[in-house]
Amino acid sequence: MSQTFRHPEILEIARRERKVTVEGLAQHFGVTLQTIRRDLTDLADSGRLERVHGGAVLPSGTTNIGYEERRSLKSDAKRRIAQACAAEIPGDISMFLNIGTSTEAVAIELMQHDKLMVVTNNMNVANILVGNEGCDIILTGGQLRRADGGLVGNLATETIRQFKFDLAVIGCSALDREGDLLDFDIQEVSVSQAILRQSRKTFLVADQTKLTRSAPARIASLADVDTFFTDEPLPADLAAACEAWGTRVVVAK
Amino acid sequence: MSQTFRHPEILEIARRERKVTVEGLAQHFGVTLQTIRRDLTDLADSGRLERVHGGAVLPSGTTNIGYEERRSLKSDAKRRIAQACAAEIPGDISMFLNIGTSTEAVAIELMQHDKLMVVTNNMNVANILVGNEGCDIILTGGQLRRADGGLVGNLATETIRQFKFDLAVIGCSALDREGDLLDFDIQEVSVSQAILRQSRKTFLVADQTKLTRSAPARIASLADVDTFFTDEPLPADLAAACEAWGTRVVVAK
DNA sequence: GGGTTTATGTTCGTTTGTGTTCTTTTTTTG
DNA sequence: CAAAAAAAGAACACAAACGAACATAAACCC
Repeated sequence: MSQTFRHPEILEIARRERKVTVEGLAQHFGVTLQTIRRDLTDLADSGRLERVHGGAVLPSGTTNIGYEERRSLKSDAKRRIAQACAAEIPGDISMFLNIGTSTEAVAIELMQHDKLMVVTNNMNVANILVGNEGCDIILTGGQLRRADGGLVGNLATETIRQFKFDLAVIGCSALDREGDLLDFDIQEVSVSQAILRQSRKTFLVADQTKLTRSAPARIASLADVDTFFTDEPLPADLAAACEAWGTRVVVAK
Repeated sequence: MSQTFRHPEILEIARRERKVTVEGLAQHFGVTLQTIRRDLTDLADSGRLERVHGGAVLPSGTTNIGYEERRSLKSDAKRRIAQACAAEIPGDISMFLNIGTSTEAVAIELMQHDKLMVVTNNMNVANILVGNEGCDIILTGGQLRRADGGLVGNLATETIRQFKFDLAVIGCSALDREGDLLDFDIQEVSVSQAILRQSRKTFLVADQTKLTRSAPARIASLADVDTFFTDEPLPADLAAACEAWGTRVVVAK
């Protein structure tokens, strides 16, 4: 990509005016429209601006994140996993749903369930299940993390300790070949561990993309999970390990 | 999907006003209604707005909670009270907002404030302020009450005890002629009392309809409040009492 | 100094956004 | 419950904006 003295100034103007026009910039720099267009596409490609017809605007921060997540929520794999999981959740129990789009997908599938008591540290889950009148919702406290709607901090952990769940449905950021559940956020790890301690039964929901990622913090092992819901058959070694641990693996559809 | 200068600004307006109208936007941008309709369908398709007849609203899951309440939120009196109150809230402080449509109206007016730390037991407040990036949000735990989006139970009270606020903005269900703040829910009362104990300064927001209602549980007296924001001048006896207590009364507009 | 790279201008076909008109759907009102 | 009003949606035309391709000129580099 080219580097011109215009780029920093364009960004400066954009930050000041919140938007820039091709025409205006062309006039300002005394160059042709085409040149400005090239500048703007460069800046857009590097993610510093967002191109619109006739100019560019500052990239929207969280608005897009929320949007991306919403998108991925609708992904077919997540939905199939969620359906398989929800099908094994009986009515009239107390359960926990933690942070993550996978668990949110489960929440959507729980809209028809009756007499549930759901505890969660996920604002999105609460917002979803509020539509299900037959469902008692309890939120753990904590600081609201905009990136994913999670309630984090020790408030969450402390709240969880006051419950005993019939079932916990958890997600994780990554899953390695040894069968360890991993997460990016150390605080979230202690929340997840608290959940596992306080529940009689545990479901893990995670699609196969989690196997290709890595994350620094260890939550637990697949051995600690009762049933693992996913979208594709596991690699042979991991499947064998689950068999040995007595962890049931459900491949959705 | 198309991209235009208008999209970010529409979202911004929507976050501020909680709703946008086709007509209003058309006038604001100087384009035809059809163009705005196209913008709104684009934004709705990408999940960033929710289309309604005549305009669009924010897609927050709690949209379903108390649709009626949202109506009353728009009432002029509530908005004027909220504006007067927000005008006296500085930046860079920690504060609490409790349950009630009056405090939600205040939250809306706080969308422009920067560097706030807001603790709340009101899901609607959290859903509103999530749009303000300069604002740290902490939710108390508790059971979600669908009627008003409140988080109730002793989880809330316990959480509050862990903080000390610069300011508390509270509402109440009713207000009697002796200047006592009343509420319907005994649990909510102990939450409100905890808030009053933990904050250095207290604002009460309540419109005059509260004076005509009654409720069984007593929260506190107007004497315990620093400033009382309302929409009409108080009856003479109550005004005199406030004067004696040193409770400042602000009549909005 | 000759060859190369890079940025810019120019032209032109293509795409995209917008306004207009008309029909269909939804909401309000009597 | 039906008529009227408001809003939404579809289709078309037109102008603005875009991107590709090529030409030119400046800067760069042995």
